[in-house]
Amino acid sequence: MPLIPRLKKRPQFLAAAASGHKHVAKGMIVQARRRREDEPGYDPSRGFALGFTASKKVGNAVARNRAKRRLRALAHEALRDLPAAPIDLVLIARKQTLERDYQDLTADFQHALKRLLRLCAAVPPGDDGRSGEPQA
RNA sequence: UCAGGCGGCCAAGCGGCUGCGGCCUGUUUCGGCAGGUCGAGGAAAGUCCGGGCUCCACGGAAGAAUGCUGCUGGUUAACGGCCAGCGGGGGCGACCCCAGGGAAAGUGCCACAGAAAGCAAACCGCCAGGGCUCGGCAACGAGACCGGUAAGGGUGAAAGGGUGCGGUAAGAGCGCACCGCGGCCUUGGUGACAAGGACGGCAAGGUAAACCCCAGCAGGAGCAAGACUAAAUAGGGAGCGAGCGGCAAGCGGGCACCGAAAGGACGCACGGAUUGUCAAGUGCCUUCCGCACUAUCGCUUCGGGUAAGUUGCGUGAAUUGGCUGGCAACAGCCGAUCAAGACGAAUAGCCGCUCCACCCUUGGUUCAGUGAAUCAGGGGGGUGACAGAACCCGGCUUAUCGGCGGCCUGAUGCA
RNA sequence: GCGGGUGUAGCAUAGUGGUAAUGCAGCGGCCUUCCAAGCCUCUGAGGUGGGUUCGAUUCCCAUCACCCGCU
Repeated sequence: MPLIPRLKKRPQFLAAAASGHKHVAKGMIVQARRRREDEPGYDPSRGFALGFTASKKVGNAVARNRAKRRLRALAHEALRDLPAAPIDLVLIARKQTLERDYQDLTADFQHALKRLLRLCAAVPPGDDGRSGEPQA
């Protein structure tokens, strides 16, 4: 199984938040952004890229790390069988990420993924996404 | 059995599927893949102290400031920690809590109340012994005016030792006994201090976590410290050389003024040399000595930032077993072991079983009995407390569902 | 990692080792035909726990929460 690369830099997260589509579910918030072909470092062979965020609102360090681990596990499971697409995904933890049943959490993500992939595909390549609808 | 005190230890377990980080080995089409092995804590937390390590600063002498600490003796790399002891306070007890000296160096403060709040004084009182006045022949009586007194009342957190006896006009350390206080001596102890003795006679209120005095300690910054490597370019750094201040006087020409002009001379700015004088500013905590730098130019030389990569970065005041010394903290010796090293940050995600805690419930037992405790069983339900290494170490503090075990104290019952 | 600051009534702020003050808001009253304005009255108030002191919001220690710098 190919490793799914990770978003690590603050500008990558900011780009996903500014020019991507957002879906709010009970257990998490998902942001998606289709990478442009003309941006520096564009590699057409790269598929999905994942980023995880847990702010202090989620809890202390133990709670934040656990939330990110749960999100990471279900994202790897869900994306394993999907065809690769040049899309950055950012998963933001909420307080419910810790309490919600794992099955429901997976369903949340599947639903968000289906919707965001459709939205990203609707935006033609080269468009920065900012001229589209303000928020999903 | 009940109630308590003080140390120590643990921090749910097992299995299945899917995964993560470091290292080693093999393999590779250099992207990886396979196998093995290791992989959070007692507080990893708060950052309240102390060190290691690294860089910077660091010349000599004297001084000041700031901060912290403060019974004694140990222990340690060091500490505000720890151990043992001293003193004071609390508890029936096991045991727990607190903290330096100086208030006869100085300054400040002590509200309200009270006559008086720090230096002695006297509001209500008490006193007819003394002086005085009155009555009386006198003895004597009356009066609190002069005085005496601090026992009693009252205020206060605190009013210049306490209790008792004697004493007295009334009283008072005025005298005595005991207690307390003070310095002195002796003894014991390394010492804090303790015990004893004779003496002194109430003189010296409290506050120093008020300023302060005394003693001790402290250079600054922090692994984003610091070091190395690769790429392209300009500010930049270093060294060497030249070179640099203010004021006054007088000089030169210019402007403006007076004058018809020659010229005059108050003033204004400029110029470069001269003379005289002061020698400057900044930095090194201050002062003195000392040192460095301070316009600009030339030459030589180095090569940074960019959260890039590597390193620092896991053999250490290490862990552990035994022995020895010591009451102990701790130290020494011998043996054994190597045990996380990440950087949007691994050490896990999900499921099942067991255990555990909680709630409901059935039955039994006990008791101080509409209840509680305990034992056995069933069901529900939480997925288990606090909490995640970020250079390392020694402490402190705080958070924490619970469990295991040890020593000790008090009460009660039985033998 | 290093450092600093603030917690006072519902809100915003003072102040001081000895009674905790002010404004707004709120309740009630006066005034007015009614409302507003004005006047009067009422606020269970110093984050928490210890210590020093006769006495602590103030001084000291610990702790909690929040805020702000520097790198």
